[in-house]
Amino acid sequence: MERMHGDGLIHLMGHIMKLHRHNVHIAIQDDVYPGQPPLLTRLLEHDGQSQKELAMKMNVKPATLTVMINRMAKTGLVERRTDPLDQRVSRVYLTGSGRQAAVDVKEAVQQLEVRSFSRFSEDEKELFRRMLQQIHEEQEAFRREHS
Amino acid sequence: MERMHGDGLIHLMGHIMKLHRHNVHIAIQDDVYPGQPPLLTRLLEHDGQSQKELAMKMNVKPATLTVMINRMAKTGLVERRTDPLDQRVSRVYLTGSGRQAAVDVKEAVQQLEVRSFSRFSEDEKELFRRMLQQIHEEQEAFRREHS
DNA sequence: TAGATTTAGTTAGCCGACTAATTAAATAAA
DNA sequence: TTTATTTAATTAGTCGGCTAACTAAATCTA
Repeated sequence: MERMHGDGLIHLMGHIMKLHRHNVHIAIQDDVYPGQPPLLTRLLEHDGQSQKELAMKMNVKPATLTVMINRMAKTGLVERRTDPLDQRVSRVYLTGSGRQAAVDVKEAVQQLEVRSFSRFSEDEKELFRRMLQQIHEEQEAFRREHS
Repeated sequence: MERMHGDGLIHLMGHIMKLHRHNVHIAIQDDVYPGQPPLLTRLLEHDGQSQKELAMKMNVKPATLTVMINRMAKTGLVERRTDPLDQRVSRVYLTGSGRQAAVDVKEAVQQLEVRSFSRFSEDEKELFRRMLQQIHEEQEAFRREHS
């Protein structure tokens, strides 16, 4: 008995993230799938990045991006162009409809973020951020030790 | 320019969760895959739940559990037994090795949690929890409105 | 310059998650 | 009791993520 769920803060975070992914998904177009918003927003900020650059920024393996970009190219959201100076790298660009989708995604994500913290003061948000960063540091340290 | 990453608190949370999943994975046995810890810990607390019960508690669709339990039954972590009073429901039980794996998982998760909040006071943890709950409420409200 | 090594991306195969459609058992209704 | 409806689980098919093995281009080096 004691206290049934005294812990589980990380578990709660996971629960929130799942809800958030779901909410973003239902807020945007039907031809944009749940894993694609991160790629779209990054391309909106900087078009024409290589798959490796994108994979690093998105914390995803290059193989994952290969497949995702294949699909998004097929549905016409992005297109690949081989770098003329280095034939190994292929750079990814938004199409017209891809750019529109990216703008929509960015707005939806931002609205959700604003709403999620609507009852936070600026100081509270800053405190929350520092807390997250502490957690992040500990998790990073653990990873470094066990690898 | 302005402020490049003034927001992104939710994004940071997602990053932490990904790291956490990875850390749990590398901390436990090799025959336990990343999605299985939640199931194992729930079974450790209460053996013999139906797949529907488990799916609800884990926030996962029943179809997802069907497949996961198939695999875990094959690797000998759990076993299915049909409920004698209602032949539709199949109840899930830990095997001996499954119980051991569940204990290991539980300890690893708890250690990681303790470490993640090692620099938090009790009050800070409580504050953090309330902040998460606020975020959760807003996300839940959004979901209810858009469905 | 020829050959070895590194690097970017792809392919294959697996696990986790979802939806939609299906099966089988239990329950409600006619 | 027979039929209709609900309910638990499964199946099929898709997307997102991973690792391992592979290809092709660029670079290093002997």
